[in-house]
Amino acid sequence: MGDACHHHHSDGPPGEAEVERALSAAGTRLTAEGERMTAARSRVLALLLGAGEPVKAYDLIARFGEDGQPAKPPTVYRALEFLERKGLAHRIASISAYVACTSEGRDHAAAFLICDCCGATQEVSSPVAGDLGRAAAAAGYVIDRTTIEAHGRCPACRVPA
Amino acid sequence: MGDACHHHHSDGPPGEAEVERALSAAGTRLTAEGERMTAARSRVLALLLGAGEPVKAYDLIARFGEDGQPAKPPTVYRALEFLERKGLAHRIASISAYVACTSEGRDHAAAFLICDCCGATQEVSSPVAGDLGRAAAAAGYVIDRTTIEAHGRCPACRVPA
DNA sequence: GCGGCAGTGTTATGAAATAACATCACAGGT
DNA sequence: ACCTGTGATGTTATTTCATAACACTGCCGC
Repeated sequence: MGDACHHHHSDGPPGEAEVERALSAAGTRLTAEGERMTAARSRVLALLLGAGEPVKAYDLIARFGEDGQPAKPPTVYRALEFLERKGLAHRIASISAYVACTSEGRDHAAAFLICDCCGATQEVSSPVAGDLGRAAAAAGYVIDRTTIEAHGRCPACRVPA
Repeated sequence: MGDACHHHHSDGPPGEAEVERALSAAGTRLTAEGERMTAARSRVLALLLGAGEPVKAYDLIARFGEDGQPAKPPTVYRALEFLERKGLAHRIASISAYVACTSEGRDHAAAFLICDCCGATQEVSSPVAGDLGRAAAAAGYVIDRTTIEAHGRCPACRVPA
């Protein structure tokens, strides 16, 4: 993704410095929580942060080795599972892809606006407390987690190329 | 699914008569729209209606033949794509499964409450016009379609077995 | 120092979805 | 009736996504 259309986008992927900063912040937080930021986890998170948009699991697998060597699938899937559990990444179910979490708050339940044209994806604060929460309450359901994804076109892709 | 827990549920799957009724209503509507309710489409919809809960694609494939013969994957996937396009079925992305649509209104954009314990799934009217819509508007996105799924426990499964 | 547990490496397989192309059925025009 | 185009299906194969299972490793606390 990222080359799926010819529209102009102002926000490129984050620079390497930003990635490093986010990475070390994550490491600090995890350590404080008694978790270990291992090499595989760090690498996968770095790839997600560097992409700045959803990445397919097998793309992560392919890019895993700094030397070009791919990882074995479980290596990456295990890292993804951990990162997701810790709120550092999210799975976008509707496209089977993964993104780094961009919400500072730990409100765990995220929602996404996904541009089907250029792949740009924006994480927005989850509306769980709103309509969906009310619907769940009315039905007597207790909600553990949500998948909320809206597909469409971002501002840049609304205008013809 | 359906046997994943031991909680009691009042609402079993719909009886055969109900399935037949829904099936013929769907056929009537499709014909009126100039679409064809073919054997494969009808069979897949019948399976979905009969299940009353999300069904995996390969379960549909396995159960496809009345005589026990499985279908070839494209047969079922094509039927599913058609049914979804016509608003007669939905894909639940978070669990890669499919359900018959239970909303009479053709409001296309649905949301789901899914019990992780027993698999019961309830379709509720989509909150697209609400919080998510506002978030999208604020970000300048135009929304085409949404995936809104809440996982948790249904009323029956909240009480210990 | 050793027992347990969390993390990894590795092999293999399972599950979900689609590509590509041949064939068939049917409505519409002439 | 006949052709013809389009939509649907049959069929084979492949791609993509994800996990099972089990051996090994390294660390932390006792």
